[in-house]
Amino acid sequence: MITVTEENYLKAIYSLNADRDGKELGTNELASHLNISPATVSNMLQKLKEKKLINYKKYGGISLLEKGEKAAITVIRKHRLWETFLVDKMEFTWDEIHEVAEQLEHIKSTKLIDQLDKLLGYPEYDPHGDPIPKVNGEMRETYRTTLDQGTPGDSFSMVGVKNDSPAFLQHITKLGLAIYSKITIKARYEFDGSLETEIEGTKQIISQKVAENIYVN
Amino acid sequence: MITVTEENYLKAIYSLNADRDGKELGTNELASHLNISPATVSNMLQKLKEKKLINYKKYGGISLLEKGEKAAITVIRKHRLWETFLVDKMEFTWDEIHEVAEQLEHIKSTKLIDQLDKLLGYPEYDPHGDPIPKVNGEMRETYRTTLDQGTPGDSFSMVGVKNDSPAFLQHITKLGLAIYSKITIKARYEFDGSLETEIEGTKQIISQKVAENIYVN
DNA sequence: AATTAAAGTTAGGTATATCAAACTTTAATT
DNA sequence: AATTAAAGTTTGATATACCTAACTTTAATT
Repeated sequence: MITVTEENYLKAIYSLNADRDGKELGTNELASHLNISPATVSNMLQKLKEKKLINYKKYGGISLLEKGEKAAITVIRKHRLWETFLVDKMEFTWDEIHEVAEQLEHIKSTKLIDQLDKLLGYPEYDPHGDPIPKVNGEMRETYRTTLDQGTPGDSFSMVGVKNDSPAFLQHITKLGLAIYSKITIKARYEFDGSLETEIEGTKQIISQKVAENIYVN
Repeated sequence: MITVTEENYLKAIYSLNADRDGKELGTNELASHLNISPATVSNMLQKLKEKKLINYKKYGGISLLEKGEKAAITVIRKHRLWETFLVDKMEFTWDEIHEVAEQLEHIKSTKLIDQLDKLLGYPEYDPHGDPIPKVNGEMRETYRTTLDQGTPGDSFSMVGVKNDSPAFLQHITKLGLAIYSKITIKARYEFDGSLETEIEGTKQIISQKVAENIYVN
Protein backbone atom coordinates (compact mmCIF):
# COMPACT_ATOMS: atom_id res chain seq x y z
CA MET A 1 0.00 0.00 0.00
CA ILE A 2 1.22 3.45 -0.92
CA THR A 3 -0.08 6.13 1.45
CA VAL A 4 -1.43 9.52 0.36
CA THR A 5 1.71 11.19 1.72
CA GLU A 6 3.94 8.80 -0.20
CA GLU A 7 1.98 9.49 -3.39
CA ASN A 8 2.64 13.20 -2.91
CA TYR A 9 6.37 12.60 -2.52
CA LEU A 10 6.48 10.43 -5.65
CA LYS A 11 4.53 12.99 -7.67
CA ALA A 12 6.88 15.75 -6.51
CA ILE A 13 10.00 13.73 -7.34
CA TYR A 14 8.55 12.96 -10.76
CA SER A 15 7.84 16.55 -11.70
CA LEU A 16 11.05 17.96 -10.24
CA ASN A 17 13.04 15.38 -12.22
CA ALA A 18 11.04 16.06 -15.40
CA ASP A 19 12.19 19.57 -16.24
CA ARG A 20 15.72 19.50 -14.94
CA ASP A 21 18.93 20.81 -16.50
CA GLY A 22 21.98 19.12 -14.98
CA LYS A 23 22.30 18.65 -11.16
CA GLU A 24 20.44 15.90 -9.43
CA LEU A 25 17.37 16.44 -7.27
CA GLY A 26 18.22 16.96 -3.58
CA THR A 27 16.51 16.87 -0.22
CA ASN A 28 16.22 20.65 0.20
CA GLU A 29 14.66 21.24 -3.18
CA LEU A 30 12.13 18.48 -2.60
CA ALA A 31 11.39 19.82 0.89
CA SER A 32 10.75 23.34 -0.31
CA HIS A 33 8.53 22.05 -3.13
CA LEU A 34 6.45 20.06 -0.63
CA ASN A 35 6.53 22.85 1.96
CA ILE A 36 7.95 20.66 4.67
CA SER A 37 11.32 20.54 6.43
CA PRO A 38 14.36 18.79 4.94
CA ALA A 39 14.52 16.63 8.09
CA THR A 40 11.12 15.14 7.33
CA VAL A 41 12.07 14.52 3.72
CA SER A 42 15.30 12.78 4.78
CA ASN A 43 13.30 10.35 6.90
CA MET A 44 10.69 9.72 4.26
CA LEU A 45 13.32 9.07 1.58
CA GLN A 46 14.69 6.18 3.63
CA LYS A 47 11.20 4.74 3.88
CA LEU A 48 10.53 5.14 0.13
CA LYS A 49 13.86 3.47 -0.55
CA GLU A 50 13.02 0.50 1.69
CA LYS A 51 9.75 0.15 -0.22
CA LYS A 52 11.78 0.09 -3.47
CA LEU A 53 9.92 3.09 -4.85
CA ILE A 54 12.95 5.32 -5.27
CA ASN A 55 16.68 5.20 -5.79
CA TYR A 56 18.48 7.03 -3.03
CA LYS A 57 21.87 7.12 -1.33
CA LYS A 58 22.63 9.36 1.63
CA TYR A 59 23.99 12.70 0.43
CA GLY A 60 23.29 11.56 -3.15
CA GLY A 61 20.57 12.25 -5.73
CA ILE A 62 16.93 11.16 -5.69
CA SER A 63 15.21 9.37 -8.56
CA LEU A 64 12.22 7.11 -9.08
CA LEU A 65 12.44 3.36 -9.54
CA GLU A 66 9.99 1.70 -11.94
CA LYS A 67 7.39 1.01 -9.25
CA GLY A 68 7.61 4.57 -7.97
CA GLU A 69 7.38 6.10 -11.41
CA LYS A 70 4.33 4.03 -12.23
CA ALA A 71 2.64 5.23 -9.06
CA ALA A 72 3.61 8.85 -9.75
CA ILE A 73 2.23 8.72 -13.29
CA THR A 74 -1.02 7.17 -12.07
CA VAL A 75 -1.47 10.01 -9.57
CA ILE A 76 -0.72 12.59 -12.28
CA ARG A 77 -3.22 10.88 -14.60
CA LYS A 78 -5.88 11.05 -11.91
CA HIS A 79 -5.05 14.65 -11.06
CA ARG A 80 -5.32 15.80 -14.66
CA LEU A 81 -8.49 13.85 -15.40
CA TRP A 82 -10.17 15.32 -12.31
CA GLU A 83 -9.05 18.80 -13.34
CA THR A 84 -10.58 18.25 -16.75
CA PHE A 85 -13.77 16.99 -15.11
CA LEU A 86 -14.01 20.06 -12.89
CA VAL A 87 -13.72 22.44 -15.84
CA ASP A 88 -15.73 20.46 -18.42
CA LYS A 89 -18.55 19.17 -16.21
CA MET A 90 -18.59 21.22 -13.02
CA GLU A 91 -18.21 24.81 -14.21
CA PHE A 92 -14.93 25.40 -12.37
CA THR A 93 -12.46 27.96 -13.72
CA TRP A 94 -8.84 26.93 -14.23
CA ASP A 95 -7.63 28.78 -11.16
CA GLU A 96 -10.07 26.90 -8.89
CA ILE A 97 -9.26 23.33 -9.83
CA HIS A 98 -5.83 22.60 -8.42
CA GLU A 99 -6.72 22.43 -4.72
CA VAL A 100 -9.72 20.15 -5.26
CA ALA A 101 -7.82 17.93 -7.70
CA GLU A 102 -5.09 17.52 -5.05
CA GLN A 103 -7.71 15.81 -2.93
CA LEU A 104 -9.46 13.85 -5.67
CA GLU A 105 -6.22 12.43 -7.08
CA HIS A 106 -5.89 10.14 -4.04
CA ILE A 107 -9.26 8.39 -4.39
CA LYS A 108 -8.65 4.68 -4.84
CA SER A 109 -10.80 3.08 -7.57
CA THR A 110 -9.60 1.91 -10.93
CA LYS A 111 -13.13 1.69 -12.25
CA LEU A 112 -13.83 5.28 -11.23
CA ILE A 113 -10.85 6.67 -13.10
CA ASP A 114 -11.54 4.59 -16.20
CA GLN A 115 -15.15 5.77 -16.25
CA LEU A 116 -14.06 9.34 -15.68
CA ASP A 117 -11.76 9.07 -18.70
CA LYS A 118 -14.67 7.73 -20.76
CA LEU A 119 -17.14 10.37 -19.50
CA LEU A 120 -14.71 13.09 -20.57
CA GLY A 121 -14.19 11.53 -24.00
CA TYR A 122 -10.60 10.34 -23.41
CA PRO A 123 -9.06 13.82 -23.29
CA GLU A 124 -5.38 14.22 -24.22
CA TYR A 125 -4.70 17.47 -22.37
CA ASP A 126 -5.92 19.00 -19.14
CA PRO A 127 -7.18 22.59 -18.74
CA HIS A 128 -3.63 23.85 -18.15
CA GLY A 129 -2.42 22.29 -21.40
CA ASP A 130 -0.57 19.43 -19.67
CA PRO A 131 -0.74 15.98 -21.28
CA ILE A 132 -2.87 13.36 -19.52
CA PRO A 133 -1.02 10.02 -19.19
CA LYS A 134 -2.83 7.05 -20.78
CA VAL A 135 -4.05 4.03 -18.79
CA ASN A 136 -0.82 2.16 -19.60
CA GLY A 137 1.28 5.02 -18.25
CA GLU A 138 2.31 6.39 -21.64
CA MET A 139 2.62 10.13 -21.61
CA ARG A 140 2.68 12.22 -24.77
CA GLU A 141 6.08 13.86 -25.12
CA THR A 142 5.85 17.61 -24.99
CA TYR A 143 8.65 19.80 -26.30
CA ARG A 144 7.22 23.15 -25.39
CA THR A 145 8.89 26.52 -25.50
CA THR A 146 8.01 29.33 -23.18
CA LEU A 147 6.96 32.79 -24.30
CA ASP A 148 10.19 34.36 -22.99
CA GLN A 149 12.16 32.40 -25.64
CA GLY A 150 10.48 34.39 -28.43
CA THR A 151 11.83 37.50 -30.21
CA PRO A 152 10.01 40.61 -31.46
CA GLY A 153 7.91 39.80 -34.50
CA ASP A 154 7.11 36.22 -33.39
CA SER A 155 3.46 35.18 -33.27
CA PHE A 156 2.31 32.32 -31.06
CA SER A 157 -0.66 30.45 -29.74
CA MET A 158 -0.64 29.75 -26.03
CA VAL A 159 -0.73 25.99 -25.43
CA GLY A 160 -0.29 25.71 -21.69
CA VAL A 161 1.06 27.06 -18.43
CA LYS A 162 4.09 25.96 -16.44
CA ASN A 163 2.65 27.16 -13.14
CA ASP A 164 -0.84 26.33 -11.96
CA SER A 165 -1.11 28.42 -8.80
CA PRO A 166 -4.37 30.37 -8.49
CA ALA A 167 -2.40 33.64 -8.20
CA PHE A 168 -0.67 33.11 -11.54
CA LEU A 169 -3.76 31.87 -13.33
CA GLN A 170 -5.90 34.73 -12.06
CA HIS A 171 -3.22 37.17 -13.15
CA ILE A 172 -2.96 35.94 -16.73
CA THR A 173 -6.73 35.63 -16.99
CA LYS A 174 -6.86 39.36 -16.26
CA LEU A 175 -4.35 39.89 -19.08
CA GLY A 176 -6.85 38.19 -21.37
CA LEU A 177 -4.88 34.95 -21.65
CA ALA A 178 -6.44 31.51 -21.96
CA ILE A 179 -5.53 28.30 -23.77
CA TYR A 180 -5.12 29.02 -27.54
CA SER A 181 -4.92 32.80 -27.08
CA LYS A 182 -2.96 34.49 -29.90
CA ILE A 183 0.13 36.36 -28.69
CA THR A 184 2.45 38.51 -30.80
CA ILE A 185 5.71 39.84 -29.37
CA LYS A 186 6.14 43.51 -30.30
CA ALA A 187 9.27 44.37 -28.32
CA ARG A 188 11.52 43.19 -25.51
CA TYR A 189 12.76 45.58 -22.86
CA GLU A 190 16.26 44.56 -21.84
CA PHE A 191 16.05 46.49 -18.56
CA ASP A 192 13.82 43.90 -16.85
CA GLY A 193 13.24 41.32 -19.57
CA SER A 194 9.58 42.27 -19.94
CA LEU A 195 7.77 41.90 -23.26
CA GLU A 196 5.45 44.23 -25.09
CA THR A 197 2.82 41.99 -26.67
CA GLU A 198 -0.47 42.00 -28.43
CA ILE A 199 -2.93 39.51 -26.94
CA GLU A 200 -6.00 38.87 -29.06
CA GLY A 201 -5.56 42.35 -30.53
CA THR A 202 -4.91 44.21 -27.28
CA LYS A 203 -1.53 45.64 -26.25
CA GLN A 204 -0.18 44.19 -22.97
CA ILE A 205 3.14 44.42 -21.12
CA ILE A 206 4.16 41.03 -19.74
CA SER A 207 6.85 40.57 -17.09
CA GLN A 208 9.65 38.10 -17.70
CA LYS A 209 8.44 35.97 -14.79
CA VAL A 210 5.01 35.63 -16.40
CA ALA A 211 6.51 34.97 -19.86
CA GLU A 212 8.62 32.14 -18.43
CA ASN A 213 5.48 30.37 -17.27
CA ILE A 214 3.53 30.46 -20.52
CA TYR A 215 3.96 27.68 -23.06
CA VAL A 216 3.52 28.62 -26.70
CA ASN A 217 4.01 26.98 -30.06
CA MET B 1 -11.15 21.89 11.28
CA ILE B 2 -12.92 18.56 11.51
CA THR B 3 -10.65 15.68 10.47
CA VAL B 4 -11.70 12.76 8.26
CA THR B 5 -11.69 10.47 11.29
CA GLU B 6 -13.88 12.86 13.26
CA GLU B 7 -16.31 13.07 10.35
CA ASN B 8 -16.60 9.30 10.41
CA TYR B 9 -17.37 9.29 14.13
CA LEU B 10 -20.02 11.99 13.71
CA LYS B 11 -21.63 10.14 10.82
CA ALA B 12 -21.70 6.92 12.83
CA ILE B 13 -23.20 8.63 15.89
CA TYR B 14 -25.81 10.24 13.66
CA SER B 15 -26.98 7.03 12.04
CA LEU B 16 -26.84 4.94 15.22
CA ASN B 17 -28.97 7.56 16.98
CA ALA B 18 -31.40 7.78 14.03
CA ASP B 19 -33.03 4.36 14.18
CA ARG B 20 -32.96 3.74 17.90
CA ASP B 21 -35.64 2.35 20.17
CA GLY B 22 -34.99 3.26 23.80
CA LYS B 23 -31.47 2.93 25.32
CA GLU B 24 -28.86 5.53 24.61
CA LEU B 25 -25.91 5.00 22.29
CA GLY B 26 -22.82 3.66 24.09
CA THR B 27 -19.10 3.31 23.51
CA ASN B 28 -19.16 -0.41 22.64
CA GLU B 29 -21.90 -0.09 20.04
CA LEU B 30 -20.14 2.81 18.39
CA ALA B 31 -16.83 0.93 18.49
CA SER B 32 -18.23 -2.18 16.85
CA HIS B 33 -19.97 -0.08 14.18
CA LEU B 34 -16.66 1.64 13.36
CA ASN B 35 -14.67 -1.58 13.67
CA ILE B 36 -12.29 -0.17 16.25
CA SER B 37 -11.70 -0.84 19.94
CA PRO B 38 -13.89 0.73 22.66
CA ALA B 39 -10.72 2.21 24.19
CA THR B 40 -10.05 4.26 21.06
CA VAL B 41 -13.65 5.43 20.97
CA SER B 42 -13.49 6.50 24.63
CA ASN B 43 -10.52 8.70 23.86
CA MET B 44 -12.02 10.19 20.74
CA LEU B 45 -15.29 10.99 22.52
CA GLN B 46 -13.41 13.21 24.96
CA LYS B 47 -11.84 15.04 22.05
CA LEU B 48 -15.17 15.47 20.22
CA LYS B 49 -16.66 16.78 23.45
CA GLU B 50 -13.87 19.35 23.88
CA LYS B 51 -14.55 20.50 20.32
CA LYS B 52 -18.22 20.91 21.25
CA LEU B 53 -19.33 18.51 18.54
CA ILE B 54 -21.03 16.01 20.86
CA ASN B 55 -22.72 15.73 24.21
CA TYR B 56 -20.98 13.16 26.37
CA LYS B 57 -20.49 12.27 30.01
CA LYS B 58 -18.30 9.43 31.21
CA TYR B 59 -20.33 6.25 31.50
CA GLY B 60 -23.29 8.13 29.98
CA GLY B 61 -24.92 8.33 26.54
CA ILE B 62 -23.55 9.88 23.34
CA SER B 63 -25.43 12.41 21.21
CA LEU B 64 -24.60 15.12 18.70
CA LEU B 65 -24.57 18.82 19.46
CA GLU B 66 -25.78 21.22 16.77
CA LYS B 67 -22.34 21.73 15.26
CA GLY B 68 -21.72 17.98 15.18
CA GLU B 69 -25.09 17.19 13.67
CA LYS B 70 -24.57 19.78 10.95
CA ALA B 71 -21.21 18.23 10.09
CA ALA B 72 -22.70 14.71 10.10
CA ILE B 73 -25.55 15.70 7.79
CA THR B 74 -23.13 17.41 5.40
CA VAL B 75 -21.06 14.23 5.18
CA ILE B 76 -24.19 12.16 4.59
CA ARG B 77 -25.32 14.59 1.89
CA LYS B 78 -21.96 14.28 0.17
CA HIS B 79 -21.93 10.50 0.50
CA ARG B 80 -25.38 10.12 -1.05
CA LEU B 81 -24.75 12.61 -3.84
CA TRP B 82 -21.53 10.82 -4.77
CA GLU B 83 -23.34 7.46 -4.72
CA THR B 84 -25.95 8.88 -7.07
CA PHE B 85 -23.21 10.24 -9.31
CA LEU B 86 -21.48 6.86 -9.47
CA VAL B 87 -24.66 5.07 -10.54
CA ASP B 88 -26.14 7.77 -12.80
CA LYS B 89 -22.97 8.99 -14.51
CA MET B 90 -20.26 6.39 -14.02
CA GLU B 91 -21.99 3.07 -14.72
CA PHE B 92 -21.43 1.69 -11.21
CA THR B 93 -23.86 -0.88 -9.80
CA TRP B 94 -25.34 -0.29 -6.37
CA ASP B 95 -23.13 -2.86 -4.69
CA GLU B 96 -19.97 -1.11 -5.94
CA ILE B 97 -20.61 2.42 -4.76
CA HIS B 98 -20.31 2.38 -0.98
CA GLU B 99 -16.54 1.96 -0.68
CA VAL B 100 -15.75 4.69 -3.20
CA ALA B 101 -18.34 7.06 -1.71
CA GLU B 102 -16.71 6.56 1.71
CA GLN B 103 -13.62 8.17 0.21
CA LEU B 104 -15.35 10.85 -1.87
CA GLU B 105 -17.52 12.07 1.02
CA HIS B 106 -14.48 13.65 2.67
CA ILE B 107 -13.47 15.89 -0.24
CA LYS B 108 -13.57 19.50 0.90
CA SER B 109 -15.18 21.88 -1.61
CA THR B 110 -18.57 23.50 -1.26
CA LYS B 111 -18.61 24.44 -4.91
CA LEU B 112 -17.93 20.86 -5.95
CA ILE B 113 -20.83 19.46 -3.99
CA ASP B 114 -23.22 22.19 -5.15
CA GLN B 115 -22.26 21.55 -8.76
CA LEU B 116 -22.57 17.81 -8.27
CA ASP B 117 -26.11 18.33 -6.97
CA LYS B 118 -26.90 20.45 -10.04
CA LEU B 119 -25.29 17.97 -12.49
CA LEU B 120 -27.46 15.20 -11.07
CA GLY B 121 -30.63 17.31 -11.29
CA TYR B 122 -31.08 17.85 -7.53
CA PRO B 123 -31.94 14.22 -6.71
CA GLU B 124 -34.07 13.50 -3.63
CA TYR B 125 -33.02 9.89 -3.08
CA ASP B 126 -29.80 7.96 -3.54
CA PRO B 127 -29.52 4.58 -5.31
CA HIS B 128 -30.31 2.74 -2.05
CA GLY B 129 -33.52 4.72 -1.58
CA ASP B 130 -32.11 6.90 1.22
CA PRO B 131 -33.08 10.58 1.24
CA ILE B 132 -30.38 13.09 0.29
CA PRO B 133 -30.20 16.02 2.75
CA LYS B 134 -30.69 19.45 1.15
CA VAL B 135 -28.02 22.18 1.18
CA ASN B 136 -29.56 23.70 4.33
CA GLY B 137 -29.38 20.36 6.15
CA GLU B 138 -33.08 19.54 5.83
CA MET B 139 -33.67 15.85 5.41
CA ARG B 140 -36.92 14.41 4.12
CA GLU B 141 -38.59 12.40 6.87
CA THR B 142 -38.90 8.77 5.97
CA TYR B 143 -41.38 6.50 7.73
CA ARG B 144 -40.50 3.27 6.06
CA THR B 145 -41.60 -0.22 6.94
CA THR B 146 -39.53 -3.29 6.25
CA LEU B 147 -40.72 -6.29 4.26
CA ASP B 148 -40.77 -8.52 7.36
CA GLN B 149 -43.63 -6.40 8.79
CA GLY B 150 -45.96 -7.56 6.01
CA THR B 151 -48.46 -10.43 6.11
CA PRO B 152 -49.45 -12.96 3.42
CA GLY B 153 -51.48 -11.28 0.72
CA ASP B 154 -49.71 -7.92 1.00
CA SER B 155 -48.27 -6.42 -2.16
CA PHE B 156 -45.45 -3.89 -2.02
CA SER B 157 -43.01 -1.90 -4.03
CA MET B 158 -39.43 -1.92 -2.75
CA VAL B 159 -38.35 1.64 -1.94
CA GLY B 160 -34.96 1.13 -0.33
CA VAL B 161 -32.54 -1.01 1.63
CA LYS B 162 -31.49 -0.75 5.26
CA ASN B 163 -28.11 -2.35 4.64
CA ASP B 164 -25.75 -1.27 1.91
CA SER B 165 -23.02 -3.87 2.18
CA PRO B 166 -21.92 -5.37 -1.15
CA ALA B 167 -22.73 -8.88 0.13
CA PHE B 168 -26.37 -7.96 0.85
CA LEU B 169 -26.85 -5.97 -2.33
CA GLN B 170 -25.36 -8.69 -4.51
CA HIS B 171 -27.57 -11.24 -2.80
CA ILE B 172 -30.84 -9.39 -3.38
CA THR B 173 -29.80 -8.49 -6.92
CA LYS B 174 -29.59 -12.25 -7.56
CA LEU B 175 -33.11 -12.58 -6.16
CA GLY B 176 -34.22 -10.13 -8.86
CA LEU B 177 -34.66 -7.21 -6.44
CA ALA B 178 -33.96 -3.58 -7.30
CA ILE B 179 -35.54 -0.26 -6.38
CA TYR B 180 -39.27 -0.28 -7.25
CA SER B 181 -39.42 -4.06 -7.69
CA LYS B 182 -42.93 -5.44 -7.03
CA ILE B 183 -43.06 -7.93 -4.14
CA THR B 184 -46.07 -9.96 -3.01
CA ILE B 185 -45.98 -12.00 0.21
CA LYS B 186 -47.50 -15.44 -0.41
CA ALA B 187 -46.79 -17.10 2.95
CA ARG B 188 -44.74 -16.80 6.12
CA TYR B 189 -42.99 -19.83 7.59
CA GLU B 190 -43.03 -19.54 11.38
CA PHE B 191 -40.15 -22.01 11.79
CA ASP B 192 -37.48 -19.49 10.71
CA GLY B 193 -39.53 -16.38 9.86
CA SER B 194 -38.78 -16.72 6.16
CA LEU B 195 -41.22 -15.48 3.53
CA GLU B 196 -42.49 -17.05 0.36
CA THR B 197 -42.82 -14.21 -2.11
CA GLU B 198 -43.39 -13.40 -5.73
CA ILE B 199 -40.86 -10.90 -7.09
CA GLU B 200 -41.74 -9.44 -10.46
CA GLY B 201 -43.73 -12.59 -11.18
CA THR B 202 -41.15 -15.13 -9.96
CA LYS B 203 -41.50 -17.20 -6.78
CA GLN B 204 -38.69 -16.63 -4.26
CA ILE B 205 -38.07 -17.66 -0.65
CA ILE B 206 -36.65 -14.78 1.39
CA SER B 207 -35.00 -15.22 4.78
CA GLN B 208 -36.15 -13.11 7.70
CA LYS B 209 -32.75 -11.41 7.85
CA VAL B 210 -33.09 -10.29 4.24
CA ALA B 211 -36.73 -9.21 4.73
CA GLU B 212 -35.70 -7.03 7.69
CA ASN B 213 -33.34 -5.08 5.44
CA ILE B 214 -35.76 -4.26 2.64
CA TYR B 215 -37.89 -1.13 2.83
CA VAL B 216 -41.29 -1.30 1.14
CA ASN B 217 -44.35 0.91 0.92
C1' DA C 1 -26.28 -6.14 50.62
C1' DA C 2 -22.94 -8.77 48.04
C1' DT C 3 -21.57 -10.58 43.85
C1' DT C 4 -20.80 -10.59 39.19
C1' DA C 5 -21.03 -9.55 34.30
C1' DA C 6 -21.15 -6.08 31.00
C1' DA C 7 -19.84 -1.67 29.69
C1' DG C 8 -16.65 1.88 29.79
C1' DT C 9 -12.16 4.20 30.95
C1' DT C 10 -7.25 4.68 31.74
C1' DA C 11 -2.48 3.63 31.15
C1' DG C 12 1.13 2.50 28.44
C1' DG C 13 2.51 1.40 23.93
C1' DT C 14 2.79 1.55 18.43
C1' DA C 15 2.95 3.68 13.65
C1' DT C 16 2.82 7.68 10.69
C1' DA C 17 4.13 12.12 9.60
C1' DT C 18 5.67 16.16 11.09
C1' DC C 19 9.12 19.64 13.51
C1' DA C 20 13.54 22.22 15.48
C1' DA C 21 18.08 21.80 16.94
C1' DA C 22 22.33 19.61 16.71
C1' DC C 23 25.41 17.30 14.06
C1' DT C 24 27.84 15.47 9.66
C1' DT C 25 29.13 15.45 4.90
C1' DT C 26 30.20 17.58 0.58
C1' DA C 27 31.95 20.94 -2.20
C1' DA C 28 33.64 25.46 -2.98
C1' DT C 29 36.96 29.15 -1.63
C1' DT C 30 40.90 30.82 0.00
C1' DA D 1 45.52 21.82 3.11
C1' DA D 2 42.36 24.44 5.89
C1' DT D 3 38.27 26.80 6.24
C1' DT D 4 33.65 27.60 5.57
C1' DA D 5 29.01 27.54 3.68
C1' DA D 6 25.53 24.83 1.88
C1' DA D 7 23.27 20.61 1.84
C1' DG D 8 21.81 16.69 4.17
C1' DT D 9 21.09 13.61 8.31
C1' DT D 10 20.19 12.32 13.06
C1' DT D 11 18.09 12.97 17.40
C1' DG D 12 14.53 13.84 20.37
C1' DA D 13 10.08 15.75 20.45
C1' DT D 14 4.93 16.44 19.11
C1' DA D 15 0.09 15.21 17.36
C1' DT D 16 -3.18 11.91 15.58
C1' DA D 17 -5.28 7.70 15.73
C1' DC D 18 -5.01 3.36 16.86
C1' DC D 19 -4.10 -1.07 20.10
C1' DT D 20 -4.03 -4.40 24.45
C1' DA D 21 -4.20 -5.07 29.19
C1' DA D 22 -5.58 -3.52 33.47
C1' DC D 23 -8.72 -1.12 36.03
C1' DT D 24 -13.38 1.17 37.32
C1' DT D 25 -18.20 1.96 37.08
C1' DT D 26 -22.89 0.59 36.36
C1' DA D 27 -26.55 -2.37 36.55
C1' DA D 28 -28.51 -6.82 37.01
C1' DT D 29 -28.87 -11.15 39.83
C1' DT D 30 -28.82 -13.63 43.69
